Amino acid sequence: MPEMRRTPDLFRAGPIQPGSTVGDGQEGVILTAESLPEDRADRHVARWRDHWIDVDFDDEIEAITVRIGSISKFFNDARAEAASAVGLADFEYMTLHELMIRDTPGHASPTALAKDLGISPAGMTGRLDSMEKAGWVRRTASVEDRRKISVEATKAGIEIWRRAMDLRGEAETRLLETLRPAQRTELATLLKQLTLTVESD
Amino acid sequence: MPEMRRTPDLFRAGPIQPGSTVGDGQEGVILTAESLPEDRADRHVARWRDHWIDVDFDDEIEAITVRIGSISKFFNDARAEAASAVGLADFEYMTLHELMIRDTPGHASPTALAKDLGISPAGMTGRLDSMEKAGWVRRTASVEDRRKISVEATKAGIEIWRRAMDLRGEAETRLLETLRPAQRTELATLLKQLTLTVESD
DNA sequence: GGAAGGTAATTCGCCAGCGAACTATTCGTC
DNA sequence: GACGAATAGTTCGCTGGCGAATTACCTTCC
Repeated sequence: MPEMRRTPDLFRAGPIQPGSTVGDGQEGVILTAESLPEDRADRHVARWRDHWIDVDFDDEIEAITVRIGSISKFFNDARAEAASAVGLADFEYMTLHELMIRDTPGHASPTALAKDLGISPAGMTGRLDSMEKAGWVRRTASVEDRRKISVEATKAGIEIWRRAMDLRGEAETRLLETLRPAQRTELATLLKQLTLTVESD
Repeated sequence: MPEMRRTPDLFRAGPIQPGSTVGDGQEGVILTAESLPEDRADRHVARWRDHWIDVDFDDEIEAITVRIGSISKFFNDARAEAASAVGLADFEYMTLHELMIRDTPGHASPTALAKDLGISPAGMTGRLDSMEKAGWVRRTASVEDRRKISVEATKAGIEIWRRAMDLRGEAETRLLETLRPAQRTELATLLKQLTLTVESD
């Protein structure tokens, strides 16, 4: 059973060349998926349709999840590559990043850090051990509560983080600039609706 | 320097309640991000603006990357939870999944599997060892080329994969149904433009 | 003021995955 | 037809992270 397609021709705006910045065309043009070449998600769904016709699922939803995964992987890889380019392991960059973007930049407790990074306390101890040895971070004991410890980014840690962050930002910008400004805004809004749902629990 | 906001009131369509399906309202309504409550990405960007004003970056691009990460994490967690609910480790589900969704469902070489899963050959050997022991998968030697091995999903493996897949699909559908159909289509198209760029290399 | 319970961080044993080295087989070429 | 290169898979040593148990400290309450 071939999928029904929705009125593609009427709104067709000519294929966007991915990789080239389309810039400042007329804003708000509705572009249908059908006017673009196939991507991996399309091929995945088509293959799926061939072999698992009995599975009840929505092609578009499946395609969206696959694409979110691809894009997320791109960002993750870009981040890891940026880190490695300046001589940082990915987990070191992540830790420094989490340390720097909080309300009290450069200072945090191991527990809070672990929670925000989504790792276990044990894992955090391990990270701090190696990062302290590498000189990116420093542990100082609290005086008023001797159970507590404060993690601080060193000067060297902050510097190297900044360099990695710049590289990472470039890669992200490069990808997202393939969308026109109005499209980026539209995308940001749609994604926000989803994150609001994800975060409401 | 407070950020300039773009004409929010004119297009405001009333706040969407995340979690409730909005269904079949008039299609094509442009919804600005400003009419929605703050999400984590908004707070992240605001905090950033406070502390790192000298860093040159685009608020919207940063918010998009953060949101893609959140949504991807939601999908990953849902997948791992679905797997664990039927008694499968996440990596076992992933391996079975990759095995089943290919052109030759249920059959593949370890090398091809490793490549598509993005893990090393060594890691693949480890996965197959434990999955073969668990009975989800079987290794059979090729006769015409004695270096090659064929990995096959067992009947039990296919069944348990199907059960996990159904659970996983439910979670994905539940999230994406918070968008109206037209919005889903719009989102799919925007994401596709990005994946096409990601995949073009 | 002392026992009971909670909190912060660490240690310990384990596991999945990596990169590099290795084994076995097939291909390519002179 | 034999030797060097390529290919498929495995073994090995190591590492980041996990869950559970542990240590040390603080708080509460009788």
